[in-house]
Amino acid sequence: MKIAKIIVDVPSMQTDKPFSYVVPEALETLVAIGMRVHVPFGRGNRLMQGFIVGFESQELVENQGNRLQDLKVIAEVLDFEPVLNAEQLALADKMRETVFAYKISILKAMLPNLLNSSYDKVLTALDPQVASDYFENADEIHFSSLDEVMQATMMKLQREGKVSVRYVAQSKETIKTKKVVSLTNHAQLLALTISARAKKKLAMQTFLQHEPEGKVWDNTELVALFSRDVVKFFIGNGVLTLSDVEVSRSQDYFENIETDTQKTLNAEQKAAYEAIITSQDKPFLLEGVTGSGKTEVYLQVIAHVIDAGKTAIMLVPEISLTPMMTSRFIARFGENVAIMHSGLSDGEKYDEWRKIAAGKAKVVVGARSAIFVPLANIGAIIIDEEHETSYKQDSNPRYHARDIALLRAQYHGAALVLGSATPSLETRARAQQGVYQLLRLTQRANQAAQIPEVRLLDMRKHLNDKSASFSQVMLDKIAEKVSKKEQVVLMLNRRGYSSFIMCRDCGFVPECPNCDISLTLHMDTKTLNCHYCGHTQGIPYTCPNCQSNKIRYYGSGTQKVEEELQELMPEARILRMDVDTTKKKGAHERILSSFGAGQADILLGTQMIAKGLDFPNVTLVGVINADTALNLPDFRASERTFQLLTQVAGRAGRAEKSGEVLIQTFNPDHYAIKLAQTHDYEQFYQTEMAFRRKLAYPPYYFTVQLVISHKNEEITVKKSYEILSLLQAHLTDKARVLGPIAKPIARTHNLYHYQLLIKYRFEDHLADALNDVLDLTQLRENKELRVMIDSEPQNFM
DNA sequence: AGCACGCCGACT
DNA sequence: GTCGGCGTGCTC
Repeated sequence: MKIAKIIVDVPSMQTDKPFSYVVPEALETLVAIGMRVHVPFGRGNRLMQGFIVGFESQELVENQGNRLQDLKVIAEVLDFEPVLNAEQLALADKMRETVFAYKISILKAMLPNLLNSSYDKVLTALDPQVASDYFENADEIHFSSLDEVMQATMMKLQREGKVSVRYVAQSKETIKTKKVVSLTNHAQLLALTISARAKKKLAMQTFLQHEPEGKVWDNTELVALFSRDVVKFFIGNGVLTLSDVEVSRSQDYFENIETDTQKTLNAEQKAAYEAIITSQDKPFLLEGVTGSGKTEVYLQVIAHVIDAGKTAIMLVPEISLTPMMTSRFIARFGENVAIMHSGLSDGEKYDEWRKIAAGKAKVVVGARSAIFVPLANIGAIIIDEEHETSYKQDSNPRYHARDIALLRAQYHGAALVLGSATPSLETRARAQQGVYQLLRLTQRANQAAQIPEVRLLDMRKHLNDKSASFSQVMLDKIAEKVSKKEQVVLMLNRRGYSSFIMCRDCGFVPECPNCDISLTLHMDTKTLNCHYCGHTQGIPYTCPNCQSNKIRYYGSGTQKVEEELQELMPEARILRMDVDTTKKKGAHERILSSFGAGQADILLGTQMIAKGLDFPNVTLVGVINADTALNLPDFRASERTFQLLTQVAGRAGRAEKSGEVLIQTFNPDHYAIKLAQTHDYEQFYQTEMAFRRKLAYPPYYFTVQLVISHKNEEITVKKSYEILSLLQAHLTDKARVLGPIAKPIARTHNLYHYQLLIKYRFEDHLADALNDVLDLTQLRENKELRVMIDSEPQNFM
């Protein structure tokens, strides 16, 4: 008897371990580690998806106190080939040491969504009365298709024994196919006698006679040429054979892309390239100013890796993963490229994944989760814009792609390259210590392109200008550029600063009923939306508080600024790009290509325009509000501001025309803004490191954040202190715990949130402490309590 | 997560 | 006396 160890799809503390199941005899030689199965689980034997993570001997099972006859049998093996390989399973084990998440969540994160089964219950009527009342003509009803009231009714009927329930688990993957016909019997074709009246058939016979045996057509193509019946006739006579052929759902991005050849590297690029390809297992930090040609270095490193018969992973931040960006890789590597990003449908992602798993892709370009792709024989892993916080997943499992990359690079002996113009302090500090090898690109690759001049506009002096959002200098400059037929990019850093409505008489601001946050005004849909829980309501005409009709709109969201700018410059053509205008698939690309084609003068957008845009005609970049990120309660606020401003400044003057950058700020003396003005990363690094050291923040200290949530504020506070003392019992006095304090947004989704922040350098018992916290949350009295543990948090909002 | 077992209150 | 409320513990 073969016994498999299986991790089941129940994310809870008590089930976070392998369960033993008997492998059906017929499948004994076919099952393998890493395959998905369906197994009966729990008293109800509901079917669950699980992953085989190992096999066990009978003696071992019995030693664990299980009787063999009590073991259940695997209901279904879902795969012919394992979906997780040995490396991925080992990686999951390693991840569990640092990422506080259940094994099953980690395993599921490594696979495309379609490979995770969906569950349902199928109901059958046992009572004729029930059958006619509820089932109409159907033999079975799917539980999930019913509304809540009917679901309750069915549960009651089930208890009364009038309805039976069967659990089903279903793997969702589908392989897209198309029908093709192939010419398989030429002799038969010639032998056919066709009536002279059947013109279409005769025509097709003649057509086929001139085609070689074995030729393949799309079924639809032939049907269009002749007709369905005629094609069917030849299939029926054995001349043609109809078959299904697998098609990839994402082939179209290979079309219309011209191939591209390597560019010559300058001396700095060359040196970096040489260092990377002769890698001695130390990771690299490639620190290069915007426009210094980091991407060309990446491309050539990847080309080198492919020539050596290996593969590569290229990670870029989600918002940079535009067709414009991916086409550079496709242009260089053609069909060797697979793209993985969230814009793809589940089916498309699955197809890309299979292409990779089958070894048909040599280069994977993707966002965070692409770090898990089942590439074999990896020669290089490159993380561009390494400082981007989107590399850290902000829901379970809270992994950082950089950490995973480190593990995978180690496993494969691959070169790891972290690239950025403004590296995160953590990474830069490691380079300083010699943990990473620092490679610098200090010159723009395009010699003609000058580093743009940056001017700061002190908004304190412009408060009386006629516009709320723009200083006169900025307006004049924009007008000048527009009249010269040059283009302008304006960035509105909207974070934590959206438009809202307020009553002029009593100061009332509508807030979300579930969250402690004012609602954001959306003029396009004429609604007030909560950006945290998604609550939507209409815009009141009179104040709900004092019935005054003096409701006014405040703040400067992109919509508001667009309207204002349009009013001030009626002749300018403005394109707006933010989450609202780019929601639809391909919208992002459409906006950019229309701007690139000169169909607009001004591109107004949020942070997403700071990344990688490269338009030669853009000669002015304006930042409308540089300070909003600066005032956030986050120790990385300065770092974020500096990175963002440096990046957006790099958008100007990419070609022959020289560029200008104007930054509007209320804090012109702040070091993050002043040093962004002079493009002085090195000075910023030194200054910021001094602060971090003084305040004991990363990279000098490690951090773990705990967020405690409960619907009752008092309980939240009480439990937070309980957890605090639990932690202190394990931690040395060298560790510092901040809090509990209310989160900046104290209530969302009807829950109060308090946070604790542990700062430490060496704590042997940290894991024990956190496990104790988890145990605490498992107590029944804490059922309603939610505790989130985040190692090295990136966001404190 | 979801289900059964089991121990207490409101009814036939 | 029973039906059913949900608190507690377990799932190979």
